[in-house]
Amino acid sequence: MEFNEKQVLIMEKAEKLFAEKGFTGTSVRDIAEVAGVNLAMISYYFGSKEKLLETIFRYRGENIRLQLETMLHDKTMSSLEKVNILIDKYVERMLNQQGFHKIMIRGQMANMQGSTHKLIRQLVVTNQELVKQLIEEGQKKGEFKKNIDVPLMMAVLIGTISHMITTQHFYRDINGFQSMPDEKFRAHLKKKLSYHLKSLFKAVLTYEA
Amino acid sequence: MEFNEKQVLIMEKAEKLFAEKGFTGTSVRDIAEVAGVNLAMISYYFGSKEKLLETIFRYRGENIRLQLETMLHDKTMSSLEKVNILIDKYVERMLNQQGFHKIMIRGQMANMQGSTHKLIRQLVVTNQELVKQLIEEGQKKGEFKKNIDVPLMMAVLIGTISHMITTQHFYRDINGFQSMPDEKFRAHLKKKLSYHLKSLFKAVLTYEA
Amino acid sequence: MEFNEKQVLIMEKAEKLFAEKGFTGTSVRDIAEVAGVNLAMISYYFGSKEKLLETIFRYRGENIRLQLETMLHDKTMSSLEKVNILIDKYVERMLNQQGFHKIMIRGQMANMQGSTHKLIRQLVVTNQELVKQLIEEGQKKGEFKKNIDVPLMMAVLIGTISHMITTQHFYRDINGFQSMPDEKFRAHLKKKLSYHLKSLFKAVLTYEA
Amino acid sequence: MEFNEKQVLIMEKAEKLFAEKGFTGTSVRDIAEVAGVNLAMISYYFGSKEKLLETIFRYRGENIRLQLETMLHDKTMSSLEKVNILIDKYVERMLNQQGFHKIMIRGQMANMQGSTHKLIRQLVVTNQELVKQLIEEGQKKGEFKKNIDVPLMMAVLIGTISHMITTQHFYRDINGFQSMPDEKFRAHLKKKLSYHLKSLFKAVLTYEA
DNA sequence: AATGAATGAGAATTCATTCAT
DNA sequence: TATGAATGAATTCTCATTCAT
Repeated sequence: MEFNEKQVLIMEKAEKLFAEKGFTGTSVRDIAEVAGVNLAMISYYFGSKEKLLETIFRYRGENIRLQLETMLHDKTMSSLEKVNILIDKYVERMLNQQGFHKIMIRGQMANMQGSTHKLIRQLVVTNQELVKQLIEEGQKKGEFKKNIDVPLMMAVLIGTISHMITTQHFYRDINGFQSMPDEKFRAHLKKKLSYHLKSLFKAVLTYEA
Repeated sequence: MEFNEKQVLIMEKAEKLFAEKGFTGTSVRDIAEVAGVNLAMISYYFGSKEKLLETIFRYRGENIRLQLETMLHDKTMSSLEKVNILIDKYVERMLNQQGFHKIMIRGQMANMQGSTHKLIRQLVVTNQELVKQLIEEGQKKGEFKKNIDVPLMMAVLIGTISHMITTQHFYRDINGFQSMPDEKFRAHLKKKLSYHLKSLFKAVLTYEA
Repeated sequence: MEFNEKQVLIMEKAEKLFAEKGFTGTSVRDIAEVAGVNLAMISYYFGSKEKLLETIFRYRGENIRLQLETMLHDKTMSSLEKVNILIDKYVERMLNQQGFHKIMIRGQMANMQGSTHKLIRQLVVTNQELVKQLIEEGQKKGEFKKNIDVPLMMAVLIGTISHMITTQHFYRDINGFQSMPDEKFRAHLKKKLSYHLKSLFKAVLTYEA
Repeated sequence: MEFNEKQVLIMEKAEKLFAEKGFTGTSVRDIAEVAGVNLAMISYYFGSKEKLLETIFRYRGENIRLQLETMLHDKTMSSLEKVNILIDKYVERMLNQQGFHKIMIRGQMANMQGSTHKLIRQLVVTNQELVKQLIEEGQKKGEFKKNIDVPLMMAVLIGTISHMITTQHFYRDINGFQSMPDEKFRAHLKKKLSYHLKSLFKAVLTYEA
């Protein structure tokens, strides 16, 4: 699937709006206005609003699995090193693609119908499976302790980042970071999340309770 | 504020729908049908769809602060005991009021306007402030280590529970719990979350990194 | 027809609202609120919103004809004196019952249906007939010149007062009378209208063109 | 501002309905039906019912001032001639655009809010100012007597025409003109109003009282 | 390929009135 | 007699989509 400039523009603007106002809360007219394209273009290019969402999912979700899989098969790293890289990758990706992840959160909450839900489900299951393999590898190697709940560790990882993303406005206000440029604030968040999640995972995966 | 039976019924059904399909994704007609009341009743009782949401927030958010405040002032418990109770209370409340918390998550994501956003903000800030006091108390008493990031700990606590709630459908499917009754599954989740979060917090708060 | 206090209150408040916002622009709920009575009272007392309007018309329009008729049969006054009194009576009544007259204007414009329109028509025709008699009397006595168009004279009389009533807000602003109390301003208008209309009628009725 | 055929059609039909049944008394559905266009077309073209009214005002009120201003600066006419032309222009315009003027009357009565009211106010004030200049010019030239109340003369001029317009149905019935074609009846009214208002103004402006 | 015009369906809300008490 | 609760009908407006060009 190849997209022309206008199509990419529409998808990016739509992603932002879907993230901020939700799928139903965003009108096709809104998207057309923000993207500066003709209203009919969107149906013309993507078929429907629903299919636009689906296309965004395919567009964003495409190459995620590959990265994880490659890393998993690397024999030179320790499992803890791999976990650390995993954390960085998640932090990096989720904070860089906040819009997409907000849409995913909304999508996970809804009893969504249609193909989009299947895509989300696929993404969640696949990721979980890969992380499970990674942790079991660490257990086999004796690096990690035995009693580890993988879905819960996923929840800690993704949930913590998600919550920081969704509450970042409050966080900014409370801590007086309103005037900090977006890019700098994002870097600040990444660093903080990366550092704390790593030490947290190290504690949970390796210390005996 | 006192509500009659019908009003409470409408609020509960609306809460469920808002949680599942989002605010804009839920029509007043939907609510009226599910609640089995006349369409005009909802405007009649609550003024508007927006005000219905606000009323739900006030209704649910009323007595949260009180519980935390009372516990905080208890002198007989250690700070770690208090943190454990805090975890249980959050797990308990969020899992029992999943609908309400889903609405809150959606609300936090949106750059919402109006009074509902203020209510959410107030709830977030207040909770954070109380937890901050609790952790500082533990640090003063020497129970907790020094370098603790409170907003991040909140994110771990709330984010983990949130993520478990939003992905519970996947979790159920993956683990073959489809046939388990809702109530039992919820108890299972509570237990698991409570156990792991407590050990996680103990590790993070007390062990030197 | 006897009305109790509450009924009169409702009619007065309704008259004001109908005058300001029109019949369809005024909701029964508005009237109930302004009058401080229960919503259902209005249907209960008057049957319907339509019948409330009709009742107001009967209530206000009752004793208008009588006054004119009595004066007309007075043999001691000259016709010009009678015209002057007629002018004063119209100015007085229309300015004192501005609400009622605004409703009448609205009613005349609309191709209204139902009994209210009949009442308006009756009022207009009756008044015109009486004024016609008065002017013909003056012509017979040689006081007034021959070629006089009665409907047009009615239009001058009523139209001028009406227009002053409907544009009084602008008039006040333009002339810097904003701070003048309502009562005083009304007296000012009455005096001015009375003076000019009298001299105008004298000119038109007596001077040969 | 340029309007296509359909837009003009909608405005003309809406103007008629607003005049007959008032703004609130006219539903968008009514307009759509009478104009033979789709219901959504009206919001599509004009944004809202309110903005449709505003657009009608701008559409009708556009070139009124220009006509008066040009005439005012003519040096070849006497002031009385100018007044006569002024009367003809008002009679002509108000009788040709009865719908628009009925809407204006309704608008003047209401304590309307929003931009429409501003437009009405502007029209009233501008016209009054121009007439004031005309009369003062006549006074300076010695053609008119000194003590003339301009707002009141405006009220006589506009009020008389207005009243004839609003009561024309009664007038027709009373005088047995029911079967006369609309166009002919309007011509009759114009002639009558023109003739009488001119002699009336001449009397008031020039004769010493 | 691209778009201005158009539309049927559905949205939230307000309305005057009725009814059980 | 009086009223709080309730409702069916109608309101304005927005929506995603289609169609003729």
